[in-house]
Amino acid sequence: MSPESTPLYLQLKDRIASDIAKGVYKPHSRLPSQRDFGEDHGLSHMTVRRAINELIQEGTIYGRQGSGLFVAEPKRDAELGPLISFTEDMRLRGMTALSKLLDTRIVSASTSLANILGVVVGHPLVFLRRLRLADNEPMAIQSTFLPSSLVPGLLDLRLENASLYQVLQAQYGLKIVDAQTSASADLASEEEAALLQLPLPAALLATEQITFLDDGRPIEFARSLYRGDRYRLQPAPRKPPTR
Amino acid sequence: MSPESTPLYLQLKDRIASDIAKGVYKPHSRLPSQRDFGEDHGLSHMTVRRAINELIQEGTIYGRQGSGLFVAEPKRDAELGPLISFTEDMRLRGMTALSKLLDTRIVSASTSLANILGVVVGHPLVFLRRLRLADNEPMAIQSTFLPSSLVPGLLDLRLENASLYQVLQAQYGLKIVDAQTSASADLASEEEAALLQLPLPAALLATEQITFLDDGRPIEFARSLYRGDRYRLQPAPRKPPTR
DNA sequence: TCGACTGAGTTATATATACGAGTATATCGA
DNA sequence: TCGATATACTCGTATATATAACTCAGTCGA
Repeated sequence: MSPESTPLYLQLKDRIASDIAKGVYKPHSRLPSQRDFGEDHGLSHMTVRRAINELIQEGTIYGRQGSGLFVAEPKRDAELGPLISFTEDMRLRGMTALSKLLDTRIVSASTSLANILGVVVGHPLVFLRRLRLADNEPMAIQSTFLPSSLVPGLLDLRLENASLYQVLQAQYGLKIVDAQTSASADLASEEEAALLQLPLPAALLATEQITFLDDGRPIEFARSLYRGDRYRLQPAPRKPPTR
Repeated sequence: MSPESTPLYLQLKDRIASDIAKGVYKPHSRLPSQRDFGEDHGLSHMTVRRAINELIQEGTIYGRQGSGLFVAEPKRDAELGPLISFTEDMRLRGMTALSKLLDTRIVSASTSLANILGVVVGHPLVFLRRLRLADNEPMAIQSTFLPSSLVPGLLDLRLENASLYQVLQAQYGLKIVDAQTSASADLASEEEAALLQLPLPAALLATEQITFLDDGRPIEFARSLYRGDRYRLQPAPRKPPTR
């Protein structure tokens, strides 16, 4: 599940979450007590608490003081949020993602791109254009812009089939935590239809996404053209206004 | 700020959050160390850590191991969420919404609609098909299904230009609080293109929305076909997982 | 019979402490 | 001058422990 290096509390959290997903613990049934979890896995109470706490915050389980911990009603729809990478998105849909690099260049930021990415006009941007495949079928054409100052030497790396976000994390220590997505519809051009193996005329779902780092800075602007017949955008449900 | 009874870590969290909001700590500037926070407020390191942790998870601050804690860039952009009605949506975009009723009927629930709306198969549903205008230009075709048991006599009311949600609220006391939206792209049929005054071929943004009441029951399923050239769907940014 | 009480078990909060890992700065030696 | 090294400080994780607040079941006594 999780590599050896990941913190214990995350390993435990993943384990409990997957047990719930697998149905080992059923909705509204009681979980073992925090102490029991600790003894079973050789962990201290507080470490268990931390795993429990995150699961509670995510709404997977709920606790009633004095009584116990219980499995929450499953979310009616898996979270298929806007901040998920294509690779991750496809994985959740049960498909395997591949990429084909169509073009890679350094370009200079236009006024609107500079504004979106928080750099000065003319600032060099890494530009990637990729054909995205799901189960070896063309699914989308994605154009991505990143401030090259944040990802020096990105174009020298192997980007064919790696998740870009994993590269950003592993190579540059950049943590992606949020994104904004918007969508519209367009007719495919001849070139686009050919790449996506669609007969003309064809409708494409055009999305634009701005991705943010943990410090709130924008790291990426991506424009994607999905096959309208095969892809359905499913943003995460709006959270109830808490507090 | 917080009552005396609230946990210390929440009091501290609120306090730091409001200091950041008030500008005491500016974006990307360093915060006092966790130990200092503890000494200042007479709290232990771990208690401080818990407050910090929640702020990090919410994206308010970010931490760099070995270096310190920093204020994150403030979130941009107001919520333009999926649960907004067409009328409200257009108002926020600075346009005025009008409707033209194309069809109103009582239909009986198919298997999939029954499933979505939480009624038995064959249950009567109110069906509305409306042409939606923004500033007197056609913008979308919207087909809506509601369980007629929840809205008896709805078809006798004037629905031409009122917001459906306002009617539900005012006439039936139904409070809409949430919605799930998904989107794809389609080619317009001849009839659709004619209604939307588009030349063929034309791309449409097709959305499906399930709307929920405050008690969690689904109240409406709506399928909308927006003009791809004039409408951009802008879901709300993903919320941090708040308790 | 029924209500009050007791006690075991549970979550939730808080502290003190230790250590690993990363960062930044100052120091020292060549 | 410049590079390696030491060092002090930081976050992040993990443990052991204590206590408050709450739930629940069973017991006891009127």
